[in-house]
Amino acid sequence: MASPTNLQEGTTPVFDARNLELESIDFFVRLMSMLGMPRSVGEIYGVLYFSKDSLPMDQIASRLGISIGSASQGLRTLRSLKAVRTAYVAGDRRDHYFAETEFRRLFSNFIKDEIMPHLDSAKDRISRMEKSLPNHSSEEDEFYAVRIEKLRRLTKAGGRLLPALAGLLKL
Amino acid sequence: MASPTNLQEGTTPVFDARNLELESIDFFVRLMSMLGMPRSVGEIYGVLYFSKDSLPMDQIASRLGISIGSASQGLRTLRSLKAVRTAYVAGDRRDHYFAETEFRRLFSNFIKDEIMPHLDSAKDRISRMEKSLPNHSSEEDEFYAVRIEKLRRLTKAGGRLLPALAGLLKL
DNA sequence: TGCCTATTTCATTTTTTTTTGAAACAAATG
DNA sequence: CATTTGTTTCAAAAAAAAATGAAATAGGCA
Repeated sequence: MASPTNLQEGTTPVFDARNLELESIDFFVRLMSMLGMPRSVGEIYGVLYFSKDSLPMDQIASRLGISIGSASQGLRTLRSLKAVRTAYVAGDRRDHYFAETEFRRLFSNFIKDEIMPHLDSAKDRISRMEKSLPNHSSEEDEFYAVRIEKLRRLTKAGGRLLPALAGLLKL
Repeated sequence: MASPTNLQEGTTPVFDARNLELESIDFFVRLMSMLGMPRSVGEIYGVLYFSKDSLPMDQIASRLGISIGSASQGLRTLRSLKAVRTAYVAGDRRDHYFAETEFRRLFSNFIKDEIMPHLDSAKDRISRMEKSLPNHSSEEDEFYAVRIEKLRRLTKAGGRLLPALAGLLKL
């Protein structure tokens, strides 16, 4: 077992790896939280991002001081976003996780999984709004028709722009 | 006092204005919630978005069935994002609110106020990460240096892309 | 097959966020 | 300048979200 401050087992760090890890956790906790992800998800990704070796779930949990239940759920989330992947380690039947660090792909997945479904249901909602309007719009109702059209344009623009966004990410 | 289903006082809607309002509230509650805003903020904006007349706080609150405390806080948030503005109404000393519907401007404000500050502090965090590395990076430490550099590129790209995003919004 | 280890699930607990409601404050009015 | 009306503030309550931990499950290995 590594001592609390030696994070990379089998290496002899000459730099402050623990501090690096803490900053990483801090960084990703905030980033993930901006994206609406729970703290634990950011913590897990933060640990893996600066880990040379892939880590099994129980090590991630104990390093972060979170329960294996949290770790399991967090890893599930990260897996579904393709933000972590698993590696086989000979002679160990635990899954070993490592971070996917291609942010372009990560954001692309995030947008597809977490944003686009909402945009789709927004379209339905806008259609329903139009059903509330009379068929032949009087001048009086023009106001409402215009506002509905604005929403339609907004969702349309979002549907185009967001997927394109990841492509623009020239990292 | 208008009946519960007649929302626009002084008009005789021939269409289902209440349904339109409910869909609007639904729409903006979800949108705002994606942006990390509380339910009440979305509700308030949702009511104002399809209101021809500007509305005083107490009417917004009673229409939504929320407390005036919530309404006050929600309006404060919306004001700070420039998502609502106030109009003077002759002979009424209450503030009357109406929705700013230029989404381009709204997102631009949102990015500036809610996202960019985080990006700025992320830069500091990355600088601190570099301080954890030895000055002359051995081959061993290359891994960490590369990962830090990736983060730097990510924040740089974010800092460019996000503000540009609102500009791309051709609604 | 039966055991053992790793992982998932989920009811409960904890923490965090949001809302409420009443008091404080502000500001116009008579 | 006292009263009335509108708004903000903030401690407490309620609601929502996340984490825990233990039981259930899975799945490899002897």
